Amino acid sequence: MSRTTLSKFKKKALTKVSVKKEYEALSPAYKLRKKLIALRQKAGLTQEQIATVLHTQKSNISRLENANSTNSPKLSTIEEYAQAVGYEVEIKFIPTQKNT
Amino acid sequence: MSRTTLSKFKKKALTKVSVKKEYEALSPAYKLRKKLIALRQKAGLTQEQIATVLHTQKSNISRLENANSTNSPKLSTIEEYAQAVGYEVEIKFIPTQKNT
DNA sequence: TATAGAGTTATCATAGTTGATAACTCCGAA
DNA sequence: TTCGGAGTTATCAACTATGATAACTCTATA
Repeated sequence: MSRTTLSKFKKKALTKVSVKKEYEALSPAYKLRKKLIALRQKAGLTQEQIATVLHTQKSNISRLENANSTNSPKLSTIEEYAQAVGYEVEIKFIPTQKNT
Repeated sequence: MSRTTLSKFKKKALTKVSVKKEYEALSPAYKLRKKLIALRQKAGLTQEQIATVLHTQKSNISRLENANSTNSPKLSTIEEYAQAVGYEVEIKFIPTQKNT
């Protein structure tokens, strides 16, 4: 094992991570979390304040906003969060270009 | 108990049901199910065909499309269904008029 | 530096969704 | 009237999101 091999490995790993992040950025779940945080900050609320309104804990709000990609919240959870920051949810379906 | 009482009871019950239906029709969950069914029919697919694509059973697809108002599907479930009918999901947040 | 506020992470129990199977209704076509 | 396709409903197991608690980091500020 040379130092070159190690640095190659690191480089490869980092590339994978960045690719993964880019990929996740496109997912609806990722966009959703970004939106949730933006709406909360726009409303001037802390996670703890939202937690109080929804009768839960701030740790759970943090988890909702930062859930890793393997988790997927329930629609009702998103709706409740939205209500707490003064919004309601609409689900839109956008056609994908399957056949060229 | 007269027949008049019975008919009054029925009338009242029906009124309640209709009110309930109207209320549910406004919920995002209800709108979602209507959209899911519309998209599937537009794509010319049966519940069983979607079930095959998603590696599940037609009974589960039926449940998703007809879930009663107490159930709330996961976001990932909605996304998978959308993909099967050729769409992707976007979640929109619409401001509610809280203070007049 | 120490104190408080805001947010994160880990953990476990509980509640709820989903997977899978089976039996059922309904409807149109042979 | 029979038959098969499409959809519904019920049930239970397996899986996963959420509730709740605690300990932690980070930052601003006194």
